[in-house]
Amino acid sequence: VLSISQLAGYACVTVKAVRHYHRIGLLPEPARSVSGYREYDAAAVVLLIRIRVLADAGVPLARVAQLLAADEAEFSDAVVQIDQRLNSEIDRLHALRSRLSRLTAGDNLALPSTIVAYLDRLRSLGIDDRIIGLERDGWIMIAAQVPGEIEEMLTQKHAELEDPDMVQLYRMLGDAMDWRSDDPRAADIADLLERLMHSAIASGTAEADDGLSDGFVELLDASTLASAPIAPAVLAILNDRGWQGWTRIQPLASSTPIDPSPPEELR
Amino acid sequence: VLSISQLAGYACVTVKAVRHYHRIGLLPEPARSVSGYREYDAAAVVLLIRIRVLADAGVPLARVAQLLAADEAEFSDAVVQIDQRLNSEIDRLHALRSRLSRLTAGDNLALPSTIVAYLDRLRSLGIDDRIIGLERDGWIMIAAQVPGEIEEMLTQKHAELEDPDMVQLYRMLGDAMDWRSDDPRAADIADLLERLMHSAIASGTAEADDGLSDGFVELLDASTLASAPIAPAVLAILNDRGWQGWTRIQPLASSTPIDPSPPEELR
DNA sequence: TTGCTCCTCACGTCACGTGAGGTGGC
DNA sequence: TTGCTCCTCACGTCACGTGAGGTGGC
Repeated sequence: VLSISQLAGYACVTVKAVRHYHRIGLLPEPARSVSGYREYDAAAVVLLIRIRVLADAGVPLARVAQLLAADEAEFSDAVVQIDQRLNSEIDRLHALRSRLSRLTAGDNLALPSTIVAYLDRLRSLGIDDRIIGLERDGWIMIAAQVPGEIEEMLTQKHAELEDPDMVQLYRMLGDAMDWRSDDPRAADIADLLERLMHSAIASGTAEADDGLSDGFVELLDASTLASAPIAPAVLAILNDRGWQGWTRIQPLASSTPIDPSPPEELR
Repeated sequence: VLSISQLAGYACVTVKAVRHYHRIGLLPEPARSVSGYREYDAAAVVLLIRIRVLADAGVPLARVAQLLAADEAEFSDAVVQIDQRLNSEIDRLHALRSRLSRLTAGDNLALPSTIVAYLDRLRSLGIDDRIIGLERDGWIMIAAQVPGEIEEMLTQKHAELEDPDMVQLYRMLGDAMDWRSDDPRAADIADLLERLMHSAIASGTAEADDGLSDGFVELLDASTLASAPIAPAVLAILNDRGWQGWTRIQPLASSTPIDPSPPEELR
């Protein structure tokens, strides 16, 4: 009494979907007219609507088939589970939205606005764009790795920028992008870094744990090292003077080791 | 410097996904080690994270590729669209949850609790379970067809049940499920239906528009007709007396036609 | 007769996952 | 030497969609 398109219309699905359900045995094949057309009745509409309610809720069709054959207890257990999944899916989408809403334009994709603000502050201080690009990439990786600790880290970075030495470091690093690997001014950068490390240790800010794994810190180091010809030279000088690392500079094999997490001088 | 599993780990994706991105050209193939292993750098991590942010937001990978190559204006337009889609997806899931929360057990799948309450009232009146099953199937179809009008229709149905004639009709229909098609008591049912129609017309409740298409009403009629052997006989008697239809009974070719929507006597 | 619906294959799509069969690295 | 990682195909999965090529219904 109903054609396939009428059936599909009453249940708000496509004709192709109905035929698909026949193929996989989810919806029984109805009788055929003399010309081979499928002829449905109201019961098929009801069954198809039931199928869609479950499928719309994200239940795989194989599970839908099980549930349609299940008893009431099993069914209501399943509905509770489905509801929980829907709920966590909603949470996920909300998190995604807030992530998106904090995004600005192309360059800053995947960055919370607080990081964008920090980068803007660097820009307003006249720091070289290439240095800012390095910072950005570092923060993108950190944000993916330990999203919960970003704000705390940023607060410290902002505080560090109050020290004129730190601003000076950033400026010098910008210039250093164009230096050859044997430029003698590498020592000046090393001097600046050493002064900053001493004051960080003195103020106790060098002791905060950043929660980054050693491997990840190595990655950040490698990224920085590859960014400028002078970088390996600076690192070598610091090594000679008893420091190691780069993202996370610390005294080399010190007899009184500090917690391995001074402020990230560079990224 | 990074293996494929390290890269995948830093960006929180599977190794298979990374290889898939290489295959479709979304992520450029990196250099290989002597033994053929892929070797990634920090830039690959950043790019992969960017890809995942977009893909997690439901952007198709082909679109991700476009967006990564797009300028800022095009990109931010796209982010707005993505956000809108996320929002409507959240709305959809919320609607699904409230639909699910109103579901009870297996039999009542796809039915709001108000309909379940109506069916429970019929049950408490001692109506035959088969009649209640017919009612349920009818409401499932109506709920899928005109979900917005369900509550209004139910209010009227509840009011109709205050008429002892209506309760009597339901009881008699329950008995009639077992009657043979030539049972003379078909005329009693027709009498009852006629009385109810006259009083509905007198009270003006027969004039409410139910918003159902003619084809859909025919489907409901056919469903009822097929449910019991006696049903066609009752319909024939009513036809003789100048009424037509079943779900929506109305005077046949009346010179003063009323709005085609008396209360649904049966479903 | 025309256009619309219906039919059945077979293959495509999307974003990977699975598994076979093999090699390299510590 | 053992187990782990990596490699490349090729095929599978999920829920349909697309399109060819053909027939029936009004």
